[in-house]
Amino acid sequence: MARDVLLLERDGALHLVTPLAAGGDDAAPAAPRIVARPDLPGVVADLEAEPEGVRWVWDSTFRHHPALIAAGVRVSRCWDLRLARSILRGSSAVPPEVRSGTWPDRDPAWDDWDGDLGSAAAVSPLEDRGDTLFDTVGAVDTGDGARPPHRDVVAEHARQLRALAAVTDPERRHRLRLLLAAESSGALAAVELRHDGLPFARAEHEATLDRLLGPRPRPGVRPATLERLAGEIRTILDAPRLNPDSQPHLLRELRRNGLDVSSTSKWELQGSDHPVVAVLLEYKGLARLASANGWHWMDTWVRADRFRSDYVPSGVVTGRWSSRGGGALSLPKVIRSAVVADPGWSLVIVDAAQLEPRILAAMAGDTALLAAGARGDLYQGLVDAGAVDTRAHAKVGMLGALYGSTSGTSGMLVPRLARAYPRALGLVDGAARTGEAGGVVTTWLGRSSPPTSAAWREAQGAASGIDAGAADESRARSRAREWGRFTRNFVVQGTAAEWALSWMAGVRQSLRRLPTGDGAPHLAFFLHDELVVHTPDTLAVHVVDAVERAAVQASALLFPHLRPPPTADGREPRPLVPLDVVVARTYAESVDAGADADAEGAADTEVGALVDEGVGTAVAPVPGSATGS
DNA sequence: CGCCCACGCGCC
DNA sequence: AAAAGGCGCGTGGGCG
Repeated sequence: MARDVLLLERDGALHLVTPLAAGGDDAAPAAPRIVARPDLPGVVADLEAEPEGVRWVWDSTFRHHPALIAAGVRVSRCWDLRLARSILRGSSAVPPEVRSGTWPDRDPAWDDWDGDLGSAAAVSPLEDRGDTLFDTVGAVDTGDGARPPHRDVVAEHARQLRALAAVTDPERRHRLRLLLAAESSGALAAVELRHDGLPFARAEHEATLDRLLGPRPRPGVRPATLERLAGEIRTILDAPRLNPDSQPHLLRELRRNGLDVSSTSKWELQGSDHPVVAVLLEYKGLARLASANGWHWMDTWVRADRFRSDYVPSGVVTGRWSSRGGGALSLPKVIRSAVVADPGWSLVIVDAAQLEPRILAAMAGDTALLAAGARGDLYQGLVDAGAVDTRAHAKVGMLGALYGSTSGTSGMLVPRLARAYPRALGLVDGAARTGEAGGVVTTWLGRSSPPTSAAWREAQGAASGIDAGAADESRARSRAREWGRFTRNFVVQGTAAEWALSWMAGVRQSLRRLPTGDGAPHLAFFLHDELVVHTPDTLAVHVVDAVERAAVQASALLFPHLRPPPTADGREPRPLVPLDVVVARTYAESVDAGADADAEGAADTEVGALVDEGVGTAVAPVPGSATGS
């Protein structure tokens, strides 16, 4: 068991503190070891090399780990007090009186300051100069001159140990510890992802832009293709001065031309067969590419053939990550052909197939739904079980169940699923009812949903008042259902995020143990339920093995009571979460080549058809590695 | 001029 | 097939 070592800054000096008795009521520290700043990486490396290892307890991974990485040291594990505090303070697993007693008020230093997240945009120029970030340890320059506030690391560590100890149910306490470990490991990975970046070939991207948009225009000028399409739109609509980028103007002209639309959104336009629709959709697709991922984007976010962004653990209330800078988590499929491994290196692209319904099945202990997923394609499993008639219906119906759909095809299918899988649907319905009533729901490992806002409660109060009108009631009901859909999804999305974090933590640890003779494999991208590892070709097979083992391990950590369902013919049981694994040169090769191409096919026709030629440089997948549909 | 919002659309 | 959950971000257009 690794021992805790607290890293903190006092009077401008770095102190390493080893608590005497972890969990004691006063974790009175032994005499601190004072470390000169330049010596820190060496000291950390020495402690990391201890047989049992250490767990670094610090106020924020984003404040300390970048400098260590720059100095060539990556810690194995940590306890990120800022992230852990946020979870513990809100978790219904911790008795409410303990939470309010331990953290009675928001503390701006801990609860509001996220300035030490830093900026990917600030990382690259430093690297280009050959500098390190080391001098900024403990005083990260956020670019706007803001300095990190003082945080009492020793006191906060003790508070969190006490809060954990107050969780009387050993199972819930265990899960909460898992969550804090996964969250902290995620923070280490997030900093490493920013530092290492995603391999990105400028030349390849430039070729894509040139092909789809024309040559790079001067700033402020429309690319040639867009200018041509804008001209066609103006001609068709007989609106010579129309700016198709102006939504109000465009809407006026569409209506003047007889299109019965109330917005300019894609799905509404598709309902019309007016000749302008095809041209307009092509324009919108390409305009989006130009503004979101065009030349300016590349100049800003791609340096030295690496795309770098900030990843923000728990940036989403459910526990998912968000990103800042470059739109990292919405990297469009159109440009993934520019994500290219270095020479002699490969990308291992891994997708956790149909993660959310599988997680729901596991949480609910719904053996029928588990069995439906156990043969590979869960959606096909629903068809084979007779629950629904087609795979497409299985998919939209299941998404409807997770999101709270009540109307349309999706909404119609939900009752069928409820009959076939009462336990799974019962779990999300229960979460929805709790939310509608203003209650708090909690993920499998213990992350709780936020309380309702004052405005929400006010709306409910107004509807139950003696003088409540019909409008009050309908507004309150609408807000209540809205919050119910949020809490319904929260438990599944949040638990899926916990599984994914645990998975990534396992992958990260495995990668650290691989030989580095040809270079060290590293995480390159993490997208909710998808991982990309950049690895020397020689290690690709081992990386594939690592991601698959880590997936099995994550399932065993979260759901130790679930044994994979045995197969009738006695072969190896399928894992709870099968992976789609591809070893490739470019990220484009992962674009759902077949069965699971999402149902939104119609939306992709315009730009999608144009980029097909960018796909097709596939390296053969490792035999036996693809386990999904 | 900067700030904030709605819109629309990319990703899961 | 389609008005359902979570995000980031660029744009235009309104405001002070």
